[in-house]
Amino acid sequence: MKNVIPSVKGTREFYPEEMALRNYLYEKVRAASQAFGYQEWDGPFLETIDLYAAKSGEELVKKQSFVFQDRGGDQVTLRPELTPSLARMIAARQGELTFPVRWWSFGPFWRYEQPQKGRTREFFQWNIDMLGVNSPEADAELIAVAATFLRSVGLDPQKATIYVNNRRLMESQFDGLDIAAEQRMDVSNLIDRRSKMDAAKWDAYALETGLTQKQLDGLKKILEDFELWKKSDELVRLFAALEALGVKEYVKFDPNIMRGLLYYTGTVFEAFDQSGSLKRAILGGGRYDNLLVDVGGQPLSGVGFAMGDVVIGIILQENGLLPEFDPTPASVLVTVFDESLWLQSYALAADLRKAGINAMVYPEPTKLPKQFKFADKMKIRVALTIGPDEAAQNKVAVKNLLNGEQTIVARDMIAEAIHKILAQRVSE
RNA sequence: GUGCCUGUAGCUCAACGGCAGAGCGCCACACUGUGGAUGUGGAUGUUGUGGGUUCGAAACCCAUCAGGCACCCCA
Repeated sequence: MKNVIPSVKGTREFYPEEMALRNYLYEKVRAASQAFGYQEWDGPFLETIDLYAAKSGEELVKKQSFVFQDRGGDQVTLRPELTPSLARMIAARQGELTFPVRWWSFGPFWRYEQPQKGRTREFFQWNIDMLGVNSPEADAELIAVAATFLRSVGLDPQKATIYVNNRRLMESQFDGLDIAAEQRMDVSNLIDRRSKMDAAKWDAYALETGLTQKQLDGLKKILEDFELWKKSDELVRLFAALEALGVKEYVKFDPNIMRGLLYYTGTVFEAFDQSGSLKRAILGGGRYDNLLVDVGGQPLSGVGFAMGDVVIGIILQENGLLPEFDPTPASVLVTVFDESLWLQSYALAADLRKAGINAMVYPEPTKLPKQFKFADKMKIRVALTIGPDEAAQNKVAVKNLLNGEQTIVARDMIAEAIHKILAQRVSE
């Protein structure tokens, strides 16, 4: 392998097994999205850096974006996230769209970061948003979509939990502690880091950022108050709606959830795996009130979340929840007995395809053991052979590779025989 | 951007500074009209790369490249 040109660091190579997982996730994402009536859409993969400069956060724009100069001298960016593109596209047709808009998307994104477990430079992300309604009930719907997805891939509430908080609630608590406006970003950063640091260190760090001891004590009290949500009308309504939506068991209030992105203004939420080998969020989102204005549109509130494919893939794998993917879409292998019967095998396969059966022909007349071994490795369930005896009677040997039974079937009865074998396997 | 760890057969990994190996996989045969199981045999290495130390380097030192993990940030 020494002479193979290496792939670009952090990019993804989807061998068929990985592609099967990607498609599986795509199917589940689509099913959850469509169950709630969301429409699929997408934006450009290339954007200007200015689009992100407004609200995405300095780190994302300055350090984590792939930025290139194109041949015309313009700076282009491989999109690091989707929400700004969404805001622009909505703003551009704000007068003609039918609101509320419910849109979802699943596509590639790029961030220039150090690859490690659960993080690559190229990843796929599910984005789903509702715009044009500002209510806790709308927030609840998005959380219900997330829960529906988690349930559909086998992550029950014991395995995955969605933690919810509200920035307005936290702001009012900060007011109560007399935390200055210019300090609040640091404080929210501080809260984000709390779960990662030990208590004493975190205290010291908090005082360093300029909090008084009294403020720190007050803040800690808030962060440990899991009944705090009762003080927020929004959260009270949110939890009532979640119950009605049948997903309450997935959701917990947690005052420590803040989220880094600057554009969130109300409800925020993140889902975590409970087994805890990965400290990374499965998905995260919230309500943003000002994003449309920031890209030049009329004020319009939205709520949404994003989920990366890498973390969820690892979690499903670690929980043993990945389905077994077939190595090949072919249901049957047509063997080639010898050179004289070669084209009869091709003709047989053509008939099968007309009957809607995915059929693969062994591409050369080699020894039958080799061809059957190939079928076995590809986990194909049915092998067909036309040898001299079958050819003379216009019949085909149909072998069930799961139990080894072989029957000689008339040419016009083959599709039926195959369907019978394939159906067997499903019921097993 | 910072820190730590690792590079040996296709894969996973052994080998005290002294003949570069095992398991799995692969190929062949037992079995020339039939896979899985078993047995027997076989092939495969610039030990990431370049330099140094040494009688002798996969091992020790330096450099370099690649990868992994963590911080940062985040999906």
